[in-house]
Amino acid sequence: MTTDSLTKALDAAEAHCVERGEKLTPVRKRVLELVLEADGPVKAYDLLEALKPGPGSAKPPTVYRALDFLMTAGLVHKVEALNAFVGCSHTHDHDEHGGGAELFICSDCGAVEERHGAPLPMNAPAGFTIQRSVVEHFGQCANCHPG
Amino acid sequence: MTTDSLTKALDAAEAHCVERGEKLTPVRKRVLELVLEADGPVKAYDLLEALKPGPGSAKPPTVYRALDFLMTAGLVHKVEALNAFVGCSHTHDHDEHGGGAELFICSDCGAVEERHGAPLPMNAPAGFTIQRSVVEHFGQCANCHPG
DNA sequence: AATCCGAATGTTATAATATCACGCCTCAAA
DNA sequence: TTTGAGGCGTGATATTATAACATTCGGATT
Repeated sequence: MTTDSLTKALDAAEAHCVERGEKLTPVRKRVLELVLEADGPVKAYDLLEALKPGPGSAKPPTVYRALDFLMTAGLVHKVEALNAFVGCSHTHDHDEHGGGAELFICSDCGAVEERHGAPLPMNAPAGFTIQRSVVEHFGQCANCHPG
Repeated sequence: MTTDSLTKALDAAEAHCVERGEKLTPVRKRVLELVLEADGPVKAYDLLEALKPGPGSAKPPTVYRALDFLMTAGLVHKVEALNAFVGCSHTHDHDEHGGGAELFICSDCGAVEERHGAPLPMNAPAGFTIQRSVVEHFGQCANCHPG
């Protein structure tokens, strides 16, 4: 992500929070920035390291709270299979297409693509009501193919 | 799961391992039994507790090794979003339909339904080759509906 | 201005999940 | 019988995450 588009994304995120009556505080903004800057999924404790060039502050709850906030706001997704986090690339201009994102994660370069509008559960058991879905695909992106 | 069908499942699992040139050792069999007995997804450290009524033996590596073996053999799945494990209900009579299972997990009663034959990624980015998919749906099963 | 309130954050500690590294044992193949 | 691989025991430690409580800060109310 370029510096320019990063700035734009942060501004958009801030606007998105304000719209929701919430605040993108400095800690939250910094965590989001770090997540967006990263090449791929980021670990919570790597964020923690990045947050404390100075001695004091930045303990685990700091980063987990920020991540919880950002996830609730839809700005960040957790990759459950990796215990790691990715920035949400999807614009929140006119939200609500329901379910969670479908993630495609390149095991070689770490690139993450996000898709929405789950065409998924043709397959659900009779009477099952889905509240939340986790869909994560791992493999090689177009740039990383051996062929 | 009834005692009878549990026994059958364990026998089938044993046969499945032998077919693959591997051994369902006592520890592995006991872990599988505990996973199958459980009502829903089981945590590794709960298995660990269950494994040590006696004082000595049963440290984390014991259970994680057994789980790794059982997962590789396709007898157990990990629920990534819960850091928990479920028995694979699917028969291995004539295997190989490729990708991982699609799990439907009732948040109320813990029941897990497993589906196969991924109808999934209508949606993949161009050129993306999927190696492994994690698909986990959470919600209410037919028995647990409020309505 | 003084006070209060609630949200956000700081801080300490600990819980929960998972792996590493090493050594021993057993069993079967050579 | 030697030997080698797989499985397991054991102790230590790494990684991921939360609980519980204190403090600060900014806005609303008086």
